[in-house]
Amino acid sequence: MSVVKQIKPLVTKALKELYNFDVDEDDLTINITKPEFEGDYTLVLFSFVKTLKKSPEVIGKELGDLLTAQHATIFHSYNVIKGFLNLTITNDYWINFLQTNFLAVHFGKKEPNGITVVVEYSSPNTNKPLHLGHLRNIFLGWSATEILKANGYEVFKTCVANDRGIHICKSMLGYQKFGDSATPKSTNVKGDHFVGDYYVQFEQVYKEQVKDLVSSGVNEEEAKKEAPMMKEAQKMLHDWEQGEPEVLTLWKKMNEWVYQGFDETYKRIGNEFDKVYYESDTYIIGKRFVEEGLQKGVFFKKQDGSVCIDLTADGLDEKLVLRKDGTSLYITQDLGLADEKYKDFQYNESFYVIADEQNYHMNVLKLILQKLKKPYADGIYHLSYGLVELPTGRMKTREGNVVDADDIMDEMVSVAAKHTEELGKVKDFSEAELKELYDIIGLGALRFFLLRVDPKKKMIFNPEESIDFHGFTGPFVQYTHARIKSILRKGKADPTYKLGSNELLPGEKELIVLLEQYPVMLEQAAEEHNPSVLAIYAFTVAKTYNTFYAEHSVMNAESADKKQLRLQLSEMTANVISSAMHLLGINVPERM
RNA sequence: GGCCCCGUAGCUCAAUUGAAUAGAGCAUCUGACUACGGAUCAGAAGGUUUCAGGUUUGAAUCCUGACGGGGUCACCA
Repeated sequence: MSVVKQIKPLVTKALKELYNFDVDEDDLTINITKPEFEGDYTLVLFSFVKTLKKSPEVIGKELGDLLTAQHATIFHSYNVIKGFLNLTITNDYWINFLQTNFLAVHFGKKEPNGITVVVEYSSPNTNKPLHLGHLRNIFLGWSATEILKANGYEVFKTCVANDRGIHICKSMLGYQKFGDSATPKSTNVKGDHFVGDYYVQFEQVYKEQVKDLVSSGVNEEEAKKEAPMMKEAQKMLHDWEQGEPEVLTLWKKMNEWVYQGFDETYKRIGNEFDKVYYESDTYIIGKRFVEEGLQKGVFFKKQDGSVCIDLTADGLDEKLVLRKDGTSLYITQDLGLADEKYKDFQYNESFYVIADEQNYHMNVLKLILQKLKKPYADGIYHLSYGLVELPTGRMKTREGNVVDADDIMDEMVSVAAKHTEELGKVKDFSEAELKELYDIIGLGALRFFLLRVDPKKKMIFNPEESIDFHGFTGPFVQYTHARIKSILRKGKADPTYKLGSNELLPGEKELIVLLEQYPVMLEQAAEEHNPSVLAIYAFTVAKTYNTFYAEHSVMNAESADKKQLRLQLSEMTANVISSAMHLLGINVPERM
């Protein structure tokens, strides 16, 4: 149990004893003591002043006296400055903590809690390759899953392939017209890129057609509808829905190419799903909901036959849930899919990793399910994340300023290779070992870059900054790990050695205090659904270790006791860094 | 226009259940390898937290208003 969690009941007990004052533990504010003051943890006293009618200085002194007297094994000393009670924890406590945990590989992780969560992420369209935005989504979904697992949840990863619709028909039509029966194999192009190229060709020709129509006097809106390419695409969509064999064959063939491409990318970043849903299957299943909603009086039918729900009382709008021709919409499918997933996994919570432009949609989805009194409705959580933008602004496929996922990965890996070669520290590595190392560093850098920012916030991807492997980056943390491992190859901590009541030096203590917080960080990351908590933490640990490393020698320590202490510290730092990084999906090398 | 989100160092980001002098990294400048890995470390400089009010012992954080930016309001997904 963390120190803070141990301290809180002691404080509430002391307040009761001293003043017969009842406080909820959650109402106590206990922070890390600022470095400019003496102490480890600080209790903020201001909130007691009013009810106790005593000055914070007096409360602090009385509380400090009692705590140090009653719990001398935990509290070494205290001081009061203004309204802050600064508590110093005993060295014995810290040393004991280190000694019992430094080899614990599962440090901070929790036992199963019986809660089942489904996380849906990635969910790409099958008409073009993945881009940087997908990577943020995938890394987030993957990491959120791992963090939940580490906190005791049972988690299933799912994905919806958006494999049907007008956008798919566009690339199909592009291929039909310009494909000349080429294949990814015959052209040696990765399947998803191959298909994406025809989507681009479609858009180009279509754009020309619209331009011609506009210049011949048609208004733009009309032109966009009437352009021959669009007409054809819509006909194809219709044919697809009618089950036209020729269209279906082409559709299957092209989707298969895309999936092969996606699989290659997923494999490279170590991603896999427990279950993939296909929109071509799910787009029908929402209709049952419409029936149910009508019966319950939650939905209403309009004169033209379309079905709506009135959400104005909840501050939202009127929302259409079924077209007048009886076909499903996006929201209809999502209703059905929620149910389907519930059947498959009996989840307590269902996460949707979807960009924040769909906040409204997700609000509507949850609200409708709540109105239908679905048992799983309250467990729906939109893990909303901000878009990745470039320094030049938002990425737009049509304007061609999209950072392709495969390209950026290649670039990061090649930068990693270049740096590694320049430094020449792993000259004895085999070809295969080098390849693996470059992937670990390059992809680790990319992952760290995308995960270090609070998911809720939009982020700017600066290509120049992303290939800098110094400072607040994945390689910095990896490097620290490799350096520790280098020491540990020279000497190991002896688990049977009993550390004495060491005077802890500031650099040593700072590190122990930080390591002790890992379980709290892990909890916070899960509660906030925020992997950046761990990225920032891992960086802080690495930085603190590097400072410690520069100040103190491990192998040539002043005494045998110090050497053991520092070996244990090193061992634990490596474990915690490795653990935190793995939860981000980042591997840490032994050497680099 | 309605609703939602955002505005912190030159740049990218922390700190938002209110707490001490708002922290990092990059970039800039100055230092450190005859101690275990220099993808490192130490230091300097850099701020009216967009602005104006308000609540509070205490505000980047909460409230009101203004300004600036983004998203959304499809019988698209």
